[in-house]
Amino acid sequence: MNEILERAFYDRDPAIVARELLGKILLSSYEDRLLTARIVETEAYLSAGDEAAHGFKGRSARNGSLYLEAGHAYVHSMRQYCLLDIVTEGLDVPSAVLIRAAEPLEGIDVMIRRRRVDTLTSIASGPAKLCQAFAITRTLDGIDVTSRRSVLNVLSAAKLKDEDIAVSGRIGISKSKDHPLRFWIKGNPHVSR
DNA sequence: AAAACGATCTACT
DNA sequence: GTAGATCGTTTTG
Repeated sequence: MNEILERAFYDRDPAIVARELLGKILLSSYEDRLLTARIVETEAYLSAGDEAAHGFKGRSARNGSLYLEAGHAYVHSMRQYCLLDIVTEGLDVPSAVLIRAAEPLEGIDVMIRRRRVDTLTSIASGPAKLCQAFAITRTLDGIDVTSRRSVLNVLSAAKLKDEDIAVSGRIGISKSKDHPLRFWIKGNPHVSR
């Protein structure tokens, strides 16, 4: 039975949390409709030595949520879109896991309408697409994802086997910067872009 | 006040 | 595989 993941789950090294978030269920609601999707791609941003991490240059007016306790959402904008992170480790430690892609399960018609696309694989096959499908915007920045009262939660799910998960270290995805860690599920259609 | 910079996406070749 | 769109945020003058 699926339960909301508690703070202790996120209060660990982001690389571990990124690995263990794979297969977990993202849960939200939009206009009284239930939205769920299975997380299939994540990326860890470390608190130190990771120059691509938003906390690398210290606090700024917009990255404050990154310094909250583990289990809070850090929603920031990239180009004209929003991206969702879940904060890891303790208070004042700016590490997080970026939720990169998910496989839609429930409320697919709602997501398709929101995304204005017609194929299942294009609904949430990227961090900004996922946020658009789930109606995740900056207004959710800083909410506690471990609270039952929040509109956004992550549910536990059957544990994945190691052989079902592909791990890539130090892969350059933005041309200029190396990213310490990235995980995905083998053979998932959302991965190939 | 202006300019540069992306943890991106879409469309097209 | 890459060009271009497009905008919130940060950096610079």
